[in-house]
Amino acid sequence: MTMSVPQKRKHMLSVDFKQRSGSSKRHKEHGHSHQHKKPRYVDAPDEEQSPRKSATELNGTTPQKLVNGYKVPKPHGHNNLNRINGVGESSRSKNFRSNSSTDLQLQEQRKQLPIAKGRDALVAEIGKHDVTVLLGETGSGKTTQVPQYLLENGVAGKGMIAVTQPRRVAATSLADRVSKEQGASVGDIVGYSVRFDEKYTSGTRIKYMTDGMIVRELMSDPLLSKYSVVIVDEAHERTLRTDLLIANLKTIQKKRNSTLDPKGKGNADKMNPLKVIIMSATLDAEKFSKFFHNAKIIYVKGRQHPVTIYHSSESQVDYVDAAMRTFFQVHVDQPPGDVLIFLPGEYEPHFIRVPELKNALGQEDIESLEKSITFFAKRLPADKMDVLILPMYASQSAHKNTKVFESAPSNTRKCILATNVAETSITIPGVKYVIDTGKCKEKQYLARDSGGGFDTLLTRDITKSSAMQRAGRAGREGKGVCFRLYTEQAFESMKRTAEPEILRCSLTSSILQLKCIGQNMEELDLMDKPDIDAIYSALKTLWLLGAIDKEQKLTSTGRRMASFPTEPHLSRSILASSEHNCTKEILTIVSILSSSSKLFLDISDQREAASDSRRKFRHPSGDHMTILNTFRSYEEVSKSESKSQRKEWCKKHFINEKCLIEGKKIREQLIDVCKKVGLDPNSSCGENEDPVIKSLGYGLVGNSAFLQPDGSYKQTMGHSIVKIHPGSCMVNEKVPAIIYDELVYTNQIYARGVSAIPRSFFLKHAALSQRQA
DNA sequence: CGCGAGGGC
Repeated sequence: MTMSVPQKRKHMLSVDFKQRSGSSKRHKEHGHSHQHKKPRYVDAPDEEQSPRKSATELNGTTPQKLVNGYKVPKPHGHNNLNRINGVGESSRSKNFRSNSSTDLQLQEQRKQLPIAKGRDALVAEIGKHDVTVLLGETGSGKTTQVPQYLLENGVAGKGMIAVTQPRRVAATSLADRVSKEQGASVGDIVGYSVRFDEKYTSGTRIKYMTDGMIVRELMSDPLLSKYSVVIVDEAHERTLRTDLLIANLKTIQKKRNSTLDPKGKGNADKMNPLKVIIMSATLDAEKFSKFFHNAKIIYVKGRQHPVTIYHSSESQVDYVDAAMRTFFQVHVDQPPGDVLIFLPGEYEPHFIRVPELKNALGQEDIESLEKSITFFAKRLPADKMDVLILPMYASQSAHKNTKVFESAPSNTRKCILATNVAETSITIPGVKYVIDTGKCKEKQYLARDSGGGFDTLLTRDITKSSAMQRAGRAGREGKGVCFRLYTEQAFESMKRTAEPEILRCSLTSSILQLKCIGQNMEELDLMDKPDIDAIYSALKTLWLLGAIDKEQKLTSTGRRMASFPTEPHLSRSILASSEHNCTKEILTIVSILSSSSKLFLDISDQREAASDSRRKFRHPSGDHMTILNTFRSYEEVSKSESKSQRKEWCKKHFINEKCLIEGKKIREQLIDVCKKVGLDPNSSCGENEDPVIKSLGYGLVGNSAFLQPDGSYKQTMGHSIVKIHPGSCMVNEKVPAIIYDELVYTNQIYARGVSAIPRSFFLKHAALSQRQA
């Protein structure tokens, strides 16, 4: 404790932040160059101009300079758009906190939302047009209010209003909030529908749902006839499912909204027209509008506290080190308020940052930053606040993540080290300062014409829209500050928005789904069309799985596969399991593989202890049977032990209970689907692993590799040398042939989820494929 | 002797 701040100086040079350049550039930040049709205001013109707040002078000796204030996001440059104004204070978009408000207070809050002032004009505009693009800033209230306005004003007719969301939590919590505003319980007037969970009745008029859910509904109701309005929220995120939905909405409208069908006869569906509302953040409205034949764009002002933005004056090569130094600049000089640091990932090969910790440190981002900050925080003068460091990433155990939401003791400053989860999925209360490294990890699927392909996971620069979103996280509860560890120039050269997911992921699953409603992806009117090679690669995979025939027609196998909510190769394994009497076992393995979290968590400094402990569940045939063993042991423990003992057991064995709990839910769902398609979910092979491996083989036939004379593995389809992933229990094994769940390209091409399979399996399978074709 | 964004059915 005798070592004081100078300690900081010794090792840390301050990061120099630079003043933003003039307001013209800030207009650019908004990313707009609209030449939109009719400049017209729906309500009174907005008086508010660029908020030029003089930010608080930073104390102390840090060389930071002060800059123009900055509101995120800003409506500048939108004069040519229709605009609905609003006033008021404090609103949160999707994470609602207390529900102690009385009905009256709720109604009052509704009226105070920025969007409320323009209600009549908004309803009128939406009533007039088949498609409306609603540009809404954070905090405008559009997602909660627009559906209610349409319902209350009779715009929805007799049908339901669907509001789609990319994330489950958003759908359920929105339904919760809007139900309260309607003075009803969830599932009555307002309901929701997400995987594993739905609450709605025949009387439900507003349904919040995930985009994946409505895409699946397309398979049973291709015209979405239950709905009179579909509101696509967060459309700018351009998830695969949102893009598929938007393409279908366009064709559905052609059928439902025209008075004459293509044959010139009266169209029966015209009695049931469909209204579409696209809700998006500000950057991509024009594109949505063009896609829907220049649909009306309406702008809704939001409400967000001002966030002052600093850019570093030089680019930071070692952004983790820069993040640490910036944190201490904030901690020493700035008033209380929690700090949120955005990093690309938990781990990243990097520099050794603290010489004293050279041996203790791995080469990781979140983990090493945690240690570095702890190291220096201990050496601060006693009058400084304590520092509580909290890592936050989705794959981390749920328990650890909850600590992030708890408020820290009064003399403690929370410092949250987060990945992209904190950008959209979760909102952390108390954050006043954001430190943005400008980096994120992004998965990109590289399709191969041999069928299949592999994922790459690379650290990249974020987009402008992402940078704005991150900065906005500092202004949720009051004025905030965002420190960007990149120059203003670097910001300007960032891409505006991310590539749509449809251009970056495997299309196998979507193409199969589309086949079920008689559509071919290459003919679909999509906002962005995927590369034709990516489509061929997926078709080849589907053919290999027996889901389509040589003429690319859906087979009965394909139709049955599509009824499972799993990746096609796993669906195929389930079907195969019924012929090998091991559906029970395969369902368990597939459930765990389909879970969003990992079964085995890796903590770098305990990695060896973890793998030792797991050895108990290890099966010589590989990772798939190991999963089965682990699940079985957990079930055994669950029979006799309490919830907390179960938890303890998982912790002791370095098992992620989150994965098991979700896996069990998925398993239940898969059992239901099995019953529907006539598979016996209880057929079991007992302890014999052969049938299990064979069944997996039918699904993973494209994901296989043979051992080469030199000891490496080479793909059976494709030409790449693949290495067994270090996390696999097969990592040091040399077997004649392997199957694997997926390939990930990082430094090399790694096969994850590996099991040994007899070479002879492939000969038999090839013969089978020939016969099918 | 490496690996390691975030979502969804």
